[in-house]
Amino acid sequence: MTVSAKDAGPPAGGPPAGPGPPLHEEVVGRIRGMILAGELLGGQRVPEKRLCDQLAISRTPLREALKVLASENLLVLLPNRGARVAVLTTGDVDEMFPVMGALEGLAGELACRRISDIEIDEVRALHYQMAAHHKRQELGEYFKLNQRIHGKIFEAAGNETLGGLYAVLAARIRMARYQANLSHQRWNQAMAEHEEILEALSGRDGPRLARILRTHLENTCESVKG
Amino acid sequence: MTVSAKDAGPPAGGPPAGPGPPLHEEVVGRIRGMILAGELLGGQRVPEKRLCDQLAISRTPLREALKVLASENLLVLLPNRGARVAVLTTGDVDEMFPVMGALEGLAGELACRRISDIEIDEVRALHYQMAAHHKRQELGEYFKLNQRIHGKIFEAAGNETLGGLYAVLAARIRMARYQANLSHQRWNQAMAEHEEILEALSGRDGPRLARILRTHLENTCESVKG
DNA sequence: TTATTGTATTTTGAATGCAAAAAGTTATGA
DNA sequence: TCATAACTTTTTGCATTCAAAATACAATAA
Repeated sequence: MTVSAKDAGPPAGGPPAGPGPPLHEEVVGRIRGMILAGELLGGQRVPEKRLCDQLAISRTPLREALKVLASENLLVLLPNRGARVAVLTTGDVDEMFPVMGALEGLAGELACRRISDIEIDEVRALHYQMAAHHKRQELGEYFKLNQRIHGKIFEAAGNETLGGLYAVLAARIRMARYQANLSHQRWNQAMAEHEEILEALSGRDGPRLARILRTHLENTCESVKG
Repeated sequence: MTVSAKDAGPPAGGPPAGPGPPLHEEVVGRIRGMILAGELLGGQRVPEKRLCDQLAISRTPLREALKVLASENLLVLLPNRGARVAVLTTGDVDEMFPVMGALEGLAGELACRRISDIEIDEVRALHYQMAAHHKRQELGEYFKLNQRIHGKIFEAAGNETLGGLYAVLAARIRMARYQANLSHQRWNQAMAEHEEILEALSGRDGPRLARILRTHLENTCESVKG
């Protein structure tokens, strides 16, 4: 460690910033972010020292974070030989999508029951933003909006247990992005499916939404594996 | 525990038993077991020192384990004021069951597709054992067999991702047992439902099994909340 | 050269130490 | 009596230390 946040010179610039959230929690978020951003790639070793230096923390909170990330299947801990970023096999992907389908199906049904008009409008707004990015072929922005829309559906479902499992699985699925890439054709198809998602949600048609979400996922799965 | 395995006197009886699995992992299992066995009850504080003494380990691996258990929602970590065993509200239970329903529904469908005749026989054997315990009103044994049957279905589904999420959620649901108890009437009904589960599985009728599992769960949910 | 053995370095697993925060206790004053 | 304040003890968060395991490297022999 060179300099930690708290002993960063005399109280001049920013506020002292008392350690609000526990350090290990923040670290879990940081590392998860690095993995999802592709800064840490599948199979890569993650030496503790390097991360400690990088994050300017000691090994204790880092190791706590690694254990949590391993329990989320984003890392694999090999006894006495450190942590590696998890690698997704085709088999893993094949497994994950049906499960995500079940979660999204339920989320869709619940969301259709509980979603407010305002929330529908919010989804609609996100949808059109996403469509714009699709038109301009801005893949990164498209992905972000896509995530936010699916997140909104789970939010509208109003089930934290469901949301928690979704978050964990979604993160794991997102890792696959760096091991596969999206074809133009599939992208157009996905966008079309999203039109239907919006329609079903607007009409509060739970069964239809559940069905579309499942189909959407199956197609995504195929394209990821392709 | 009074004495840990490794400092159990001079090397006389068993082998030294080098620390095969990482300590924190073992500790996660031990504490999870304590919670599910009702040795640690919802809301109860879990001082680190007490557990360290009890498990004969230092705080480092214990704290790593606590972080993992918190990520499974079995514990709640309050910054600077330690860990508490999670308390399930009625709302939590209401949330968990639909999610479990989605997972079991999928597991049922997949299991019907992939289960072998041998595995069906194994489930059948467990079923009749369970029925015997039900007849003798042996609740504890009944519960164990019940768990094993549901576990078998997920095993037969052959989807580790699904199995992992199930394990986490099932543990959380099992906690509710200590905050509610089973009526005779509900118990008889549950046993009847299990007859149907076995039938559907034997006939490899996926949709029917999924439906029964969901109903079974809804009823369990009501009884837990009642 | 290639394989192998022995040694030094790095990295991990777990325990300990230390400072800050919380909880508990006693003392004081209304 | 009750409330508050000062102080003590306990508990937690994080850094550091130490030993064991793994890795990297060098020397030697085939």
